Order: sequence, then structure tokens, then C-alpha cells
Amino acid sequence: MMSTLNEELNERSRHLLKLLVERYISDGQPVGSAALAREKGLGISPATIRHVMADLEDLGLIHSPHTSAGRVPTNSGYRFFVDSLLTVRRPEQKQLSELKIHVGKEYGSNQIITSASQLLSGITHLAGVVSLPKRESASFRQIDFMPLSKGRVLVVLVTNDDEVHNRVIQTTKEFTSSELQRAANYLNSLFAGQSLRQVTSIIAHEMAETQKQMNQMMIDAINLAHQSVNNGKESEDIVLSGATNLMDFQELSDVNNMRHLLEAFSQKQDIIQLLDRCMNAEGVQIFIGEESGYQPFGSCSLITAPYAVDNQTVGVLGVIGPTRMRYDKVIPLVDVTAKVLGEALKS
Amino acid sequence: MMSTLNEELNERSRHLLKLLVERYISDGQPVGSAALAREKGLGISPATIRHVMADLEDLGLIHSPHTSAGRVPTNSGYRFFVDSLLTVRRPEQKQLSELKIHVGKEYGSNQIITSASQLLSGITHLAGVVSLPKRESASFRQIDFMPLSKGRVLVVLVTNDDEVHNRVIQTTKEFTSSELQRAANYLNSLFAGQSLRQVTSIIAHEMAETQKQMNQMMIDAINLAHQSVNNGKESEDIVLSGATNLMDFQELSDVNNMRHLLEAFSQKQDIIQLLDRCMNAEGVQIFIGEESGYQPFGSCSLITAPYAVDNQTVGVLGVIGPTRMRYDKVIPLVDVTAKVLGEALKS
DNA sequence: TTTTAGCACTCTCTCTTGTTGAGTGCCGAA
DNA sequence: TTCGGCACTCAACAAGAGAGAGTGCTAAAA
Repeated sequence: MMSTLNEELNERSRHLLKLLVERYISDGQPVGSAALAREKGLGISPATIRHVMADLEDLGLIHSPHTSAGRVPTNSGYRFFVDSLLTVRRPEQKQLSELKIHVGKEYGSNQIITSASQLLSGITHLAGVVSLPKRESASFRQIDFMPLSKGRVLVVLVTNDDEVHNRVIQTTKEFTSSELQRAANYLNSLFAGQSLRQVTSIIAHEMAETQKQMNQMMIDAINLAHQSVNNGKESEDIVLSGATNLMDFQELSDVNNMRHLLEAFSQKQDIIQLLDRCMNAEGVQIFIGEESGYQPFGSCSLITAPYAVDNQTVGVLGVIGPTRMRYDKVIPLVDVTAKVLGEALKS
Repeated sequence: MMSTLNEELNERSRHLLKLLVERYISDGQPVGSAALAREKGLGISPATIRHVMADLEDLGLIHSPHTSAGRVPTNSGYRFFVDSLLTVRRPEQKQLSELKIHVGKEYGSNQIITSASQLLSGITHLAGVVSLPKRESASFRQIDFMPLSKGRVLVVLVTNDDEVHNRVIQTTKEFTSSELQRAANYLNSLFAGQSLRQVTSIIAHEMAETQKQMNQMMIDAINLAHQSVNNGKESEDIVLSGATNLMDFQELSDVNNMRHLLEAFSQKQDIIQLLDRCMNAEGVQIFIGEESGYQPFGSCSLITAPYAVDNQTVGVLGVIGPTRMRYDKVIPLVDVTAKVLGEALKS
């Protein structure tokens, strides 16, 4: 589809489309042939431009809101623009250092994430979102059990990134405080320094050969650990900032639209799913309008990039804004933020 | 001020004001003399009503948006209405049982709080807010230390309400894992079952007489505990729900207003302060418009009630909506929700 | 003194109408 | 193929006319 478009359009048409999209992004007004013709260094008359525009409209790249308004890019128009026409700017030095300084100086991964999200929204004046790093990436530091009432046990799991995960599990058997203490000690020495992924596999392995020289305590401990880790599809979470920035945009200002959008933000659930789908992609991903497949984002674009710690992808971050956004600035910013964030989480 | 108003106004004027406010709250349209006269069981002509209205306007209780619109209550009008005229309805049975069922069945105080907040907003179609219970009310169950890098120590404190509090403290001396373990064991036996308030005083007491038969370990332990509890003015927090409900109201729909409002909600800080001021009040408190002293709430009302566990006030909950709200329903609902929540947190 | 009907008046809201300006599509000439 | 010319379309704006709602005032009735 894109390649046929590329064949269809000669150099001049593409250049005009590019100018038109850029102009519309900066002004927010439909762009007319005369306005484009005034563009410096473009020795073409409005009439000719109108011919080209008619072609672009036939191809579904732009359209007129009404008879005598200028042209506005369609979502396909934006898509072609970012795919083939866009010249990205490298991020401003000022923003870059701002990122590095603020994201770096925070303590604890949660803090770092929050800071990254706020910077994304602050710099772009759009909404920023960062998913919390997936737990598999973290490595085991310490586990602790505390008895609650009726066979419920509180599990406190500390990972190497200084984060604490609390979870309550239900056990079949009632444990005393000291039994739990011993189990914890055993597990702590068994798992010390392993990644959580490895921990999972150790558990599986140990459970398979229960008959070897394990005493009851060890069996119980492994069982507890199994439940703690497995049971623990801890609801993943995201940090959202600057949602209210989106209220500044005319094109989203329809009350109902805005409501759905803000509701989506406070529910988080759908956004989490959306971001999840970007985890496996290589670099920056761009969803324009309904491409995200998510109704409330009908007139929004979502720019995401996965971030990695020690070469392993652990999360996604991104920016949400109206389809009419500064792709040339936002895309590289999201890209670099992902890198900075990955770096900051390394410690 | 209120008493002078009460003297000033005869029975009929007050009744008319009541009808007017009720009518305006339900319709949202300025109420004219004719509309009021049509009210059943009111044998008065529009002309007479106009006289009364003129008086009410002189007293600053109502006003006309423009020459030939009806009258609308001013904030003082609302104030007089809720103080002297309002007949509250008892909460509907359905809502009551909904509250009791949902709030009761949750596990862990955070869950309970969230549920209460969501029910407040769900039932009223306004924004609900609940402050997390103040920690002093909880009692000590277990403390645990884990060494991080460079003399930082992670403190995990479990309270009786099954909540886990994590905090990082900076120690002057480097502790080994087993030193910390011993300190924790010591503190656990020392503080078992005490309220956090008592714990604080025990710490103070112990620190005072260091010279008695304490070994170094015990001194260290007490010092650690001191830091953990003191240092820990854990940033208080609130749970907000249904903020987007407010977008449905015409009177708040000014884009700028709404923006400030939603920003206030996502910042939380100011709201927390506002709620804090209601902690010490006895029962339901009502702030109408600028009475809250908080700019973004200029055309909102805030209805709050403190909630108590075992006769001790531990938090505040409330509802935020436009000044034009169903006070007759919201006030008792907030009241009863506070009671239900207090009850649910008892376990 | 209080209440009421009558009446002139005011102001918003809505509908209509005209005007302007931007922008288009098409045609025929360069 | 490009371009100027031209008729045409349509949103946006402003002005004006009614209609409707509601008021305040006055003078008569209770």
C-alpha cells in the first residue's frame, strides 16, 4: 500500500503534501492552495497546487472539511507523512540535559519512572505515560513471610531494584511464625542473587524431585515460594502525567470525547493493554487515530518506545496527543527518553 | 448573621426560598415568579412572589443573571438553605445495602477505602474522595529491616490492618544483615500488639535511659526504630474517584475552570490540605463555593465527614460537586458512608 | 396594610437574511 | 503542463425582527 503510494506520487506532490501537513500541524487551520503557494522557494501557482491537491484527495491523503475550506491531512495522510516524508529534529540540548539530570537523580525505580513520565508530558505539553518495569527483569534479594489470620500469609518480596512487593497468599496448612521464618531463611539462601526468571525455574525443578533429601520444611518453603511467585501476576501498572494538557486542544475539546479520554486515563486498564502490545516491537512505534484500535483514542496519536535495562526490554513509555502533533519533535524525544530511562534504571 | 436573617424572613419568605432553591437544583434553570406560583398548594399570585423575591434579592440570597431571567440562589442562598431550610432524606435502602455489602467485603484497608470512594462517586454521580486513615490508629504487628547499599536500610512495617509500609532510612553506621535481623527480633517482641502511638512513646522512654542494662544491639535497634517511625511522616494520601463525572455539569463546563479542577485532582496536594482541616470537625461539614478558600472550587461544593475507628477519628471522606447539587441526598449519604467505612475498618 | 391584576419594559434566544472572504473546480490560453 | 481568470460554494459573522419569559411599578381590591 505504501509502496504503491510512493510510485503514484512524484517528487513535487510529496513535497507539497509534506508542506501541507507541516503547515496544518503548526497552524491548526485547513490549508488552502494560496497559503501553500506563498511558501518560500516554491515557484508554483495556486492553480497548479489545486491540481495536485485534487490528486492527493483522490488518494485519500487529505480532505476538505467543506467546500471552501482548505485541506486537512487524513489519518492516512499523517501515516504517509511520518513514514516517508518526516524529517525528525534531534532533541534540543536543553531538553536532553533536563531529562538526564532529573531522571537520573531520583531514588528507587518508582521515583525514576514518575519523573520520566512527568518530563515527557512537561516537554511535549501532551500526556506522558510510562509502564512500570516488568518484574521478571528484577532479581531476587529477599523474601519474607508473615502470618495473618486463617492461613493467610503476607509475602514481602524485595527485588534488586530496591522495590518491595507485597502480596497475600492463602495456604492450605497453618504455619507458625517460626516455621515461616525458617522457610524464608531457606529460600533466601537458595535464591540469593538469581533473577526472578531463574527463581521460577528453580522452583519448578525443586518441586519435580520432592523425594530427594528435602525435609518437610524445605518442601513447605518451596511450595510457599511457588505460590508467591506464580499467583503473583501483580496487576501491572502505569504512571500517567499531564492528562489535563490534552484539554488545550480544540480538536479534542468535544465534551464527550474528552470525557471518554479522561475516563480511559483514570481506569488505566485499557491503556495498559495497549502499551503491552508495544513491548515486543523494536523501536519507536506510532499509532495514528484509530490505528490503536481503541475507540477513545479516535483522534489521538500514540507514540511509544520500549525501554530496556541491560539489553532486556522491561517496559514501555510513550506520549499521547492529538493526531495533529509535532511528530518531528515527539518521536525523537520518546526515543531518547526510553534510552535515558533504561540507563537510569541500571543501578 | 444567620440569626438576623432568620428574624428578617417570615415563614412565607423562607418557604418560597426553599421552593426556589429546590426547583433550581432540580432544573438548573433560573426560576421565575410564575413558575413558583404554579407550585401546588401555594395560593399566592406571581406578583406577590415577585415582592418577596425582591426582598430575598436585597438580602443577597438570590439574584438574577439578567433582567428577564428568573432567580438563582447565590452562595449565601445555598448556605441559608442548607442551614435552616433543608429537609434531608434518609438514604435509600438500596444504596445503603450497596454500601454495606461492597465496603464490607473488601480485604485490606486500601481496598476498603477505594471501594468507599467509588461508591460515593457512583451513587451521587459526583466526585468521591476518601483520605487514607492516619497511621497512628493502626497498631504494630511486625517490623523488618533489610540492608541496601551505602548504609541505607529498607524498613518494612506491618500494621494490624494488614497494611505494609515500606520506607528507606539512612543510618550512620553500616549494619550487617544479621545485626539487622537481631534488631528486628528484639523490636518485634518489644512492641508486639502496641498501638503506633504507644510505640512512639516506648521509643522515647527507652532512648532516655540508655545507660541501663541495654547492650549495643538493643541501643542500635531502638535508634533504628526511632528513625523508622519518626522519619515516617509518610505523605498522606487520598483516593479520588469519578472526577470525570463533573464534566457533565453545564455550570462547570468552562474549559479553563474544568482544567484547573482536574489539575487539582491529579495534584492531590491541595485537596489533602483541604480535607485535613475537616478532620477535627464533629460531623458533616459543608463548604459552598469559595467557602473552601480554594480557588478552583469556586463553583463547587464540598461535603465532608470524618470517619472513626473505635471512637477515634482517623480520616475524612467526602463528595465534590457543583454548588447546585442534591444536598438533601448527598449530606446523609456522606454521613452514613463515614459510619459504614469506620465500621468496615474495625476488623 | 397586603395582595393582586394590569401593563410597559427589558433582555435573551432563535430565526432569518444579507454580506464577506476564503477557497474551490473548470476552462481556455500560454 | 502550467497558469490566470472566473463563476460558484460555503462557513462565519453581523444585523435585525419576533417571540417569550420575566421583571418592576402602579393602582385598585381585599
